[in-house]
Amino acid sequence: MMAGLRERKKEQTRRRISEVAMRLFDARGYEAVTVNEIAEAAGVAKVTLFNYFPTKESLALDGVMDDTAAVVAGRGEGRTPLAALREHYRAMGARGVGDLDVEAMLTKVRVIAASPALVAGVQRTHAGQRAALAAELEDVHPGLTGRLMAAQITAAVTTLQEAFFQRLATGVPLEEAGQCLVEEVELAFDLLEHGFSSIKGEKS
Amino acid sequence: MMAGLRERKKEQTRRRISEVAMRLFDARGYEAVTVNEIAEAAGVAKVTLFNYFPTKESLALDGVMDDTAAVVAGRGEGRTPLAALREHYRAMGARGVGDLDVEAMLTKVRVIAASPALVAGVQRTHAGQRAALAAELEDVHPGLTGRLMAAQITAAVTTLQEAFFQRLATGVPLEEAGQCLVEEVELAFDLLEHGFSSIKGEKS
DNA sequence: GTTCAAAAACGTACCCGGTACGGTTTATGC
DNA sequence: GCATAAACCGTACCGGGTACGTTTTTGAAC
Repeated sequence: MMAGLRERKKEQTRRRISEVAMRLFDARGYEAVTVNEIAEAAGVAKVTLFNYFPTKESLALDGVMDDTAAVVAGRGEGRTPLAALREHYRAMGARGVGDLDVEAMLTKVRVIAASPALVAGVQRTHAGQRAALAAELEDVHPGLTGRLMAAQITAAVTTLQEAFFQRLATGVPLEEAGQCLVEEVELAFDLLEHGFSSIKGEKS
Repeated sequence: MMAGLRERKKEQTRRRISEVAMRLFDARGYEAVTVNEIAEAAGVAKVTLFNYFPTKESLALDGVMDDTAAVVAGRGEGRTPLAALREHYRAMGARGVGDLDVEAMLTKVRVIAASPALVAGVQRTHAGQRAALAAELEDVHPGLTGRLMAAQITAAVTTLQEAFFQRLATGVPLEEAGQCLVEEVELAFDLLEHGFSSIKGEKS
């Protein structure tokens, strides 16, 4: 396909729309910005904008998602799904976000955290992953058990991410937030593994 | 206040709108029905409809919600939150739906199950309850632990309800579905209480 | 260079959910 | 009866999203 110029221009347009949108969202809040404005500010027609991003929401949520099902599917031979996930998030907390544009990610988190509609949106995203994870887990634990496990795991991961984002959105430096995350991952997965009865200070 | 005629008419109008809406939803599917149609068929203006129901979604989801936070808040003195909830759902499964209009409830379930948007809506409702439950649980388990527990409990309850609704929507008789629910409640709460490591057939 | 087909972008008009506004009916308390 | 407040109404509007037919751009072949 020759690394076409066409593809590059497309990518570039997409980025321009996304950046303009994030800038406006960050400045005035998600709901106060209309897609018409974004399109105009990006020098593009509304139809074109919707060619790149299916919904207004996707402009803000683009690139925000995990892949729990993939982690489980790609786990090593002897590993339980839970152990694989624990290792995954443990590593994520330790090594930080990695190679992404940190500044852009922080704006994204800020924008999302500032809009109830968007946090609802990311929760909906997690719900989709729950289904994928359930399908994966039902291979190992058929019936309702797999679905329950998927739901609980997703709930825990969602909570972890939420706490992490809240910290970032309120100005906690990335380094420190990552450190908190590391501890919280252990807490969350211990809770999943051993249940509420393992909590100290409570009788059964 | 005197049991006014005004109040009665209001109630009546509200019911009429709701019933007309459910009838149309059931016949043609949620998304294929416009609020204009509903308003017209109910002999009411669109504005009036939105006076009674804040959104189109609320027409279909009205009356579909649990009260986990209330159950926890009103639990007996020595009880743990989890025990109170287990008891609550155990009882719900055993005694059936109770005094509600079963036919209407079945239609509602059918309509909801047939529309992804509505399923997402009820999940969003559960997310709201998760927050309330988290606030309740943080009194007992401060910090992230309470939030994690709330998230896991809500996830489990959501899954139970989903399975129950799916059964009803696919024609399983109420009696039998209730029986399944009873067993599944125990499974779900055991899992919450003792964790994934308690599952037979898996090494820790 | 010219030509041509595909595809990207366009403008416009439209649908639908939801709101604002201002005016009209109707129950209720005096 | 009569005033008042509440319920209701019609219409016009907004914002997200789609349909449609047209124009521009692009990659490639000649």
